[in-house]
Amino acid sequence: MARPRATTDRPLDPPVGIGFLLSQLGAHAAARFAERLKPLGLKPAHSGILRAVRLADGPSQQALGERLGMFPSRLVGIIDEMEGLGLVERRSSPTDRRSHAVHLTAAGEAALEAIQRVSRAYQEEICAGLGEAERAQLASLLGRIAAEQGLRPGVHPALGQPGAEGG
Amino acid sequence: MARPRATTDRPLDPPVGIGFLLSQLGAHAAARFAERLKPLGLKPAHSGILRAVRLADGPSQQALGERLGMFPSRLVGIIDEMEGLGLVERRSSPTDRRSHAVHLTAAGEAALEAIQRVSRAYQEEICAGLGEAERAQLASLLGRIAAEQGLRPGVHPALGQPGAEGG
DNA sequence: TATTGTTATACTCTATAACTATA
DNA sequence: TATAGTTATAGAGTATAACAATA
Repeated sequence: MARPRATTDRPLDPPVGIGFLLSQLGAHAAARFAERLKPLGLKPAHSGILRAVRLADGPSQQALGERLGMFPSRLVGIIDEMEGLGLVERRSSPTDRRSHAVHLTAAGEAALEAIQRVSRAYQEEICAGLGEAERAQLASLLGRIAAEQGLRPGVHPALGQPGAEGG
Repeated sequence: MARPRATTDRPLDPPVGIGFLLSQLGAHAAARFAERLKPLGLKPAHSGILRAVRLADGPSQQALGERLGMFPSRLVGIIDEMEGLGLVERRSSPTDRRSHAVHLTAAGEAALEAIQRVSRAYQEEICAGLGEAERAQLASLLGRIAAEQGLRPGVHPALGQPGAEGG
C-alpha cells in the first residue's frame, strides 16, 4: 500500500506473549467447540449446565447459579430452553415449594454422552500437532496456571457470555 | 444438598481436557487484560487495532477490517472512539478521496507503549506459578497449536466480540 | 420480613442492509 | 456500475430491578 514512512518498523514487540496466546487459543477453542455442538442442537452453555446438574444432582436454580457464577435471571432462560429440549426438568421441592430442583432426564444424560464423544474429537482436533507426551506436559502446565489463578475445575468463567463454554 | 441418589458418581470424566482448559484460561486471561486496560481508558479492541495500524502504517479501514476479520461497519464505531480519544486520525487519500487511511497519533504511540507496560505486568500475573523454563515450554507448545490451527500471530479471532483481545 | 424463581426493562454490542460520495 | 465508508435498523444477549409466591 501507500505511505513512505512508518512510525516504527519493529514487527510485534513483545513477540506475542503467553497471555495473548491463551486468549487467542481460548477464543478459537470455544468457537470450535460451539461449532461441534451445533449439530446436536446444543449451545455451549447447555453443556456446562448439564455437567453441573449431574455433578450436584438436583440442585436448586439458586445453587446452580451460585456455583456457576450466573445471575438467577439468566438461568431461567437457559433452563427454559433446556426443559424445552427435554434435557432437564424442574421438580418443585416438597419441603419448600418456592424452590425448583433441576434434574437430568434420560435425554439429558444421553446428551451428556454425546457431548463427551464430540468433546474427544474436539480435543483431538485442537491438539493435532502435539504428541502424547507434549499433550500431558501442556495439560499439566495449563492446569497449574488454572489452579494458581483460582479457576475451579470445570467451571467456565464466562458462562455469562455467548460462546463461553469449551468442552 | 438433598436427594439420595445420583445419576452418576463419576466426578468429571473426562477429567477436563486441554480444549476446556484453553477456553477457560483464555476467557480468564482476556478478562484480566481488559481489567488492566480500563485504567488507561482503553478497551481490548483498541489494543488490537493500535497494533494493526502501527504494523500496516496507514491502512485503509477496509484493509484493516479484512486483516482483522471485522466488518467495515464495526470498524467505523471503534475508529470513531479512538479518534475521539486522540489515538488515531483519518487522512483521506489524495489519490482516492473515498478511502480513509488510519494513522497513529503521538498519543496513539504513547498508548501503545503504555499497553506494553501493562502487558508485561499482565503476563507476569498469568504466569506467576511457572518458572522461566516452563514459560518458554508453554509458549512453544501454545505457539505450535496456534500455527497448526491457522491462527495468525497477533490477530485475535474474536475481535468482533466484547472482551476479545488479550495482550 | 426474607427468599426463590420469574418477568420486565434498559443497555451493550453485533451483523445486515440501505445510503452517500466518489471512482 | 462498482467501491469506501457511513448510517440505520434489527437482532441477540446481558444485568438490573420490580414482582409474585412462599417461607
